[in-house]
Amino acid sequence: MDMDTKQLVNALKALADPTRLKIIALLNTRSCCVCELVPIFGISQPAVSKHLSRLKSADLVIETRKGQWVFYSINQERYEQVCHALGNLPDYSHEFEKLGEQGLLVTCE
Amino acid sequence: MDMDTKQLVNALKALADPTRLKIIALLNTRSCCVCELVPIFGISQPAVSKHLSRLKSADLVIETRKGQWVFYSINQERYEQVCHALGNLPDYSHEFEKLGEQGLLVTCE
DNA sequence: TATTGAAATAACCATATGGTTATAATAATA
DNA sequence: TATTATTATAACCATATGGTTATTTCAATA
Repeated sequence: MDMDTKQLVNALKALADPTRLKIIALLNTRSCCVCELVPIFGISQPAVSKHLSRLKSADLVIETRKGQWVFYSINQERYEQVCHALGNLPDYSHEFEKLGEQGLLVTCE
Repeated sequence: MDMDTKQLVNALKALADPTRLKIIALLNTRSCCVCELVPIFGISQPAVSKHLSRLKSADLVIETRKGQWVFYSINQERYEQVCHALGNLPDYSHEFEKLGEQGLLVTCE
């Protein structure tokens, strides 16, 4: 499934935090579970869980239960969609046409 | 100048908002001034100014005064740096080595 | 079955965010 | 110079965010 702007904004919000961005970078090396991330960041376990839940709700990570642990891995396809969408924003030139019709375009010089 | 993680997070925070992301998309078509953006978004002029100031402090737009207007254009180079940095996050594998030394790695199965 | 360990959820708090209206600053013009 | 148009800043407010501690849920095991 492709991304609309709302989903892109949601993904960017999920990535726009130093802890979550580093989690994504860590998952690029290998999957890991909550109790591994806790000592890396030095914040509480619930804080780490909340960050992961935020990433998960943006579809950027996938969770897999293995015994008593929950392993998180990066959703590579989704991540690439975000990068691609960011580099290929929608065309809004019709907004300028609308402005022109309303005589609201500022033409300088 | 290249981007460090802090700057990347700052840029992502600036982009992680529907209004600001659309401003960037609009500036991809052409530069525009505050008074053109106001009717497009239907929010107050100070709100638009604040969004632009946020984008400017993340170095994503450039402002140029022309007479009574201030034109904003996209900082294409910076924007591309953001896309590139997002697609090439730093390697944190040393964090896992550290975990290993502390006996905190979870090796499952 | 009772206990232990890992992760999620709830309740809370301080700060950040995105909007508003009012006002100030800046530049062009009558 | 006084006025007008554009933009920025200030002060404020409701909501979101990122952390905390306490508690619950879930799976493995003694």
